[in-house]
Amino acid sequence: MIDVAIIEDDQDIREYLGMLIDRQPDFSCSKRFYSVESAMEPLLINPPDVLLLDITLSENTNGIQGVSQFVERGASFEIIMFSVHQDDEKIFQSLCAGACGYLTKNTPLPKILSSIKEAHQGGAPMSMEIARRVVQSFRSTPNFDLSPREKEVLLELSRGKSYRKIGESLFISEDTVRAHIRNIYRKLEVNSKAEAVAKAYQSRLL
Amino acid sequence: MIDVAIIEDDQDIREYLGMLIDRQPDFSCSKRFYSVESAMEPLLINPPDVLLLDITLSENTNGIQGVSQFVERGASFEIIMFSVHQDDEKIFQSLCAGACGYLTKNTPLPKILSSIKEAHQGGAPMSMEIARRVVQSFRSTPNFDLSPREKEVLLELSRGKSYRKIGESLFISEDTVRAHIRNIYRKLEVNSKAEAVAKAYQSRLL
DNA sequence: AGACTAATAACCAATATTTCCGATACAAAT
DNA sequence: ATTTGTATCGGAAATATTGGTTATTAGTCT
Repeated sequence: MIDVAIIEDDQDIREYLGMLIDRQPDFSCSKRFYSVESAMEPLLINPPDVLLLDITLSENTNGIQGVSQFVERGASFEIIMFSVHQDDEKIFQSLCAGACGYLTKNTPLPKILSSIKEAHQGGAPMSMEIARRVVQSFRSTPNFDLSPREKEVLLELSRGKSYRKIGESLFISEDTVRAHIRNIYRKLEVNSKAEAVAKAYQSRLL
Repeated sequence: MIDVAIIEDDQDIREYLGMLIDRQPDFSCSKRFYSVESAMEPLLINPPDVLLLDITLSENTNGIQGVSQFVERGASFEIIMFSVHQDDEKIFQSLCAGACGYLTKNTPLPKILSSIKEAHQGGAPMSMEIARRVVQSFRSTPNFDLSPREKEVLLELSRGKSYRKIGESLFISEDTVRAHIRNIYRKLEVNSKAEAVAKAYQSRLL
């Protein structure tokens, strides 16, 4: 028996979806709220197994802020975002904040139910398009054709080392380090250590 | 009709799984290979819709290198990794290289079939535990309690700007920028711009 | 084979920027 | 009342950036 909570400001959706879930043999859904504010205390005191959380709420706190707040206050239930939005920002913000899954609102009931089960079993249920975006976020971008040595130097740079320290680490002179860094700057089209490190992270070189 | 290819060095698994898939009404699976080397040319010339690719292969090229090679050579089919391994390194390397999904070898046939379908439809099918690891990789680490202003300065830092430029951007004096950066360094426990940017990216502050 | 390019390594010098050490001030929040 | 974020100032030392130059080795192209 999985205890499901819903936070959703649209009364029709909230009550209808809640009822549909509650009718299923292995699910109960009596905890239904229209805002994060009204849900916070009840859900911390009497936690569900899984929370379906809408992103766009009419009260002050949106769904993403809601996840953060639940996590900060030690909530241990699984949170699945439930949203019309498919934009990357919202997806990644949700997952960063601590949601374990993300469903779009056009998801059919059977998929919603299997997703709740999956979340409860330690999975990470997502709508197909969402999963693809998440996976694509790992894709490497160009290599910039850094030589192996240059990559080593770049790694040391990201550790905040000075030219001298890098030279000591790699057993080359400070001047050589300088030469490598100049070439790294040229290839990455940057002109400072901070920018080089930023670009390296953005391009998943590091 | 989805055309499925398999690269798997264990003959028993390869032929058995290939046969099972081939028997399904909407699937065909006649392209079966024991190595990336032997599969490369045939699959580039006559591409399948979806490739199931084992990670641990007995020949020189492993599955992850295989993904990279297919992607580099312009293959347009979807690649699902198929592996006993659940370690984060292998998962993220695969996805970074360009795989769209990742199944563990204990996956039951119906789930394998639905995953192939999902990949073909533009999804990112993953075993439950794999998906959770992927999602968890987004989790934010501590905030370091940077003030809003400090976050702004940090962002400018990551763009490679000098103290003076940052001051101009934020309409404060160079001295103030200095002070902010001092505080950022204290909070992040670093002592250079490059290291601050690195830590910011690692902690997903940027 | 000869020409060419890239990676690696090293040196010198001039200038710019950053880091570290202080100190001060005010408003807002706890 | 104390802390915190914001803002400012000055000086000294350390470090980074940019410019130039040279050399060896390895690989590529014609």
